[in-house]
Amino acid sequence: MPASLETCLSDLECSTSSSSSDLSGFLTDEEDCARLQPPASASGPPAPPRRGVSGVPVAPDVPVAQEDDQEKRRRRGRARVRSEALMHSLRRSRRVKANDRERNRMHNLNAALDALRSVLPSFPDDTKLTKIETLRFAYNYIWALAETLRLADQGLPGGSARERLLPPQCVPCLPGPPSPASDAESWGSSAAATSPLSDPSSPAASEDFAYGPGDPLFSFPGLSKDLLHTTPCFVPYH
DNA sequence: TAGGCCATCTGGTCCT
DNA sequence: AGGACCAGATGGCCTA
Repeated sequence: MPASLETCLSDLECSTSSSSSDLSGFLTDEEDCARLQPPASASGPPAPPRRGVSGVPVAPDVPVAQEDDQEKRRRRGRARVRSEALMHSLRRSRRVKANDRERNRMHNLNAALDALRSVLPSFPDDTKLTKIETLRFAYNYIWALAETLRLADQGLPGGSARERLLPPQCVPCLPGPPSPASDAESWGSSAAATSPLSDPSSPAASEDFAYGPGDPLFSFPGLSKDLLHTTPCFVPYH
């Protein structure tokens, strides 16, 4: 049990007769009594009013010590009801706060996904990519951009295009080699020599990234024509 | 109507 | 102790 809760509960135990403002919304003493009092049929008629120290004897059927025990039990029962209500309320308020944080966290995640979508090539049909499509597309897009740089390096003398275009710290961030191809042969043989499907470093070589020609995610505006013609890396994955 | 996608809630676990 | 993160459950909405 959390310490703060224990503190609250111990406070409760020490003030069984008060209706603290901290407990507003919980059971009042009257409500506790109404809930905890046994039904009249079970306990019989209420005990007759007892006399004080005036010398008149109290009711002989209920000894004073026994009545004190009953009162103590009632007080303990009321305290337990209040403490359970308080525990439930504290748990509830913490859960509500946790739900709020979780909702906010997911909103932030969705905002990041939207930002990612905004920098990916868009398509005429303007269909919004799903989350998984966005991630897969981004992965493949990065790979394709890296391939463009690699091809540019091959055609440009006097230094690496990648080094000219990318800050050094970005180069190690490029996608690493995904898992080996499982169905690369199914994409024909004409482009196989230069296709990412035959390139073990291509995302398309992974069955998790099975995009390809004919799918809107297949082509990238702005990428080299040569690469686009040889990059069947965006096959519909479903 | 079934299936996919999504938002939200929830409890558990890890981290600071 | 409290927050972040994660995964499972659930229900709503949309589409083929």
